[in-house]
Amino acid sequence: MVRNPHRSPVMADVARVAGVSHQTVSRVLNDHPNVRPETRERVLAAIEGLGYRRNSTARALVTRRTDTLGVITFDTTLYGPASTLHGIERAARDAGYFLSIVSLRDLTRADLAEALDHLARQQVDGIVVIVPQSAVAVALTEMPQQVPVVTVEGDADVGLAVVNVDQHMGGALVTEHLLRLGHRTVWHLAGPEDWLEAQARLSGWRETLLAAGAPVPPPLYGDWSPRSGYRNGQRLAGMPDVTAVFVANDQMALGVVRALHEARIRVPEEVSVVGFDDIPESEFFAPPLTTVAQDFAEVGRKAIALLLDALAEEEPPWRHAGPADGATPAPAAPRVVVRPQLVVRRSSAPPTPR
Amino acid sequence: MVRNPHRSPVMADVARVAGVSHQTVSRVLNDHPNVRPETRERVLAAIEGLGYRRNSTARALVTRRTDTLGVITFDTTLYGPASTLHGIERAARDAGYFLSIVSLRDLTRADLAEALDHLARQQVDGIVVIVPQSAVAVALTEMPQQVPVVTVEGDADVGLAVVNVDQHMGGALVTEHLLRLGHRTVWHLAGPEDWLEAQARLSGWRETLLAAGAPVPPPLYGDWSPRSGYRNGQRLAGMPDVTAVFVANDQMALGVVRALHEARIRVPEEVSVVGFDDIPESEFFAPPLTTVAQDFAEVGRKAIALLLDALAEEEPPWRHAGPADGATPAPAAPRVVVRPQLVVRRSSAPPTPR
DNA sequence: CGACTCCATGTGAACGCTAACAATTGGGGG
DNA sequence: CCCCCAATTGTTAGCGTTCACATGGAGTCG
Repeated sequence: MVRNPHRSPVMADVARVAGVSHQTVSRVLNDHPNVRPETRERVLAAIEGLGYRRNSTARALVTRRTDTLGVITFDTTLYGPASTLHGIERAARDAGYFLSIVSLRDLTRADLAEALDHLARQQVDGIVVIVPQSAVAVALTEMPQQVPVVTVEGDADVGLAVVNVDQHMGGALVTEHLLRLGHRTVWHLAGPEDWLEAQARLSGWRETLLAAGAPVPPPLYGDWSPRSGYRNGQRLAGMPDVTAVFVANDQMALGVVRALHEARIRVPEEVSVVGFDDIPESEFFAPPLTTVAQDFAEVGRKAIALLLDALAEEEPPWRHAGPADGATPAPAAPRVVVRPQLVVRRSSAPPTPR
Repeated sequence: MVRNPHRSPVMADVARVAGVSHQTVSRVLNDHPNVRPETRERVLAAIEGLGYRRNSTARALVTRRTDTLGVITFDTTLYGPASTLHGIERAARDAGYFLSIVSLRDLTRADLAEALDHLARQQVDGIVVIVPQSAVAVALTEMPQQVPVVTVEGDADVGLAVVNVDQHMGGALVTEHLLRLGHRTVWHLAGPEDWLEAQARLSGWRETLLAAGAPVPPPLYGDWSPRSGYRNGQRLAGMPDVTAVFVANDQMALGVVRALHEARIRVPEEVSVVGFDDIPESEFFAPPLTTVAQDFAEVGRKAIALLLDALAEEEPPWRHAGPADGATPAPAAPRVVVRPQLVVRRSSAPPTPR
């Protein structure tokens, strides 16, 4: 029987050319120790000559490992998620894994279930979920997992492995910075209420104010977009006692600064504005924005590292339903925290009476 | 023989429960017409009951289709590539495809080859390459493809299917806009010389100047970053005859505006600045940036549509080495062009003597 | 009423790989 | 000199699916 010449070569073809059995070819490919160097050479030459590439589909069928990790994200257009994704991609490939990506249309339970199903059908070895919304994080725990799952910017309290930037600390850093400059209090334009990062930044802000005995103004809420920053900035411009604003991300901060500028309120002389994320642009805003830098690449690396750890464990109780058997106490789901860093630029300064 | 109860169910399990053969289960799953409705019901019930999910690995092995598309990108942190990727992801999933992503570390031939190899091993059905660098585009044509390839923002002249935003037109739109405002000529801060988009925007600019009989100043070059815009902005600030600058992307434009501002040169009164990309921030820059909007989502959709077209063709001569047999003339590689749109904001205005 | 078709279903063989075991060789120790 | 063991290689049997073909029963038609 003659193989279709247009079909790419398979192991048997290599074996024939090298004059060995297909199993020996497999051994060479898998770096088995017991292969004579001379035989190995011959096989490698045949592989080279034929341009053979192992069919990872067939391999996955028998090994039950696809060497593929799934990633579930939300809006990959936002700077944070995009950067994290980038870090994950790098780390995964360095570890020899393929990456399969699903981005959620809506942050709904149904969409999440569909995404998990999509990845399960594809037999991924593990999943990274970048879904910083609390409802979704909870929903995730209710779906039975066949494979290890690591969440990024997820809820640390739902029992899943998680890698987080310490958003609470970030909010505290900003607030302390502004209080130390002499502001009586700090206003806050937060992100959407159901975003975990927004909640944590807000609580860092609130607790710092409380600890300092400063009044806690009612927070404003935006949707991360520059436009929502602009609208809220217009509101802030109308409040004469505002001297310092902590904005939950740089894009909204840009909008706030713009609105203040249009209202002829000078930044930072009359109102200090601090952002969050340290997007590449923020250094060149007018004025350059004081903000909080997060090491997204590090977050991506840590997430993959956690996933690989879980994959390396032989017994697969990645998720413990409860106390279960007393023999092996369920190890707590690992948490990794990456510390953010305050970057002081020119948009924050001591208060001046307005 | 008893199956490991922890193993997920397979077709045979469904078959046993439903009292049919595995082949009938397969028929139900693949919507074959000749299955009695009653049988279908029984099979579906068994699937539901067992929580069965088809193993797409095994399926791929026999069908030789993985329902997976590969995407090769470069820096997914940049707004354009990130947005395009987003559009591609959506379109691919709507069409029922999985997406496997590889991002190049360096824009080198070796890295590209590795990425292609990575995807080939994974048996992807087709590949989208978002690699807007000319050297890489050429290298791509020299690598034999087993599967259809569509390039995004690639070189239209190398014989691969390509989806492009008409960057040349974008450059022309900006230049015409500025000339029409009364500027004697327009300076240009271009992107890196080896980027195709940078080349096309530059040529649109140059040709428009030539057509208008305006002098063509020597272009400056940046690396897309706000910082490089800033540095080049400092140079431009020192040139008294500059009244209008076309900057090849919004991030650099931000840097230019910043540098001009620091040099106490007012935008747009003394110098008009126009960017490219229409990132969400640009509307809120100081002043709001005149720029060119590109429909990245549309680009992503078109790229997937092209790939699906190629996949649908039965005969697979996706790439014709030459004229070959006279019988079926090689169809020209399809080109799809998406038109950009000028967005006029406040950073461009008629010239005023400086 | 026999031959023929159509429908519904089952059976066996791939797909390309790895795991498990079998077979063959050569060398060292008793 | 023979036996045993290690090293090297081959053989066979899956992995879970789809494809090609076989089977059997119910109509249909001349």
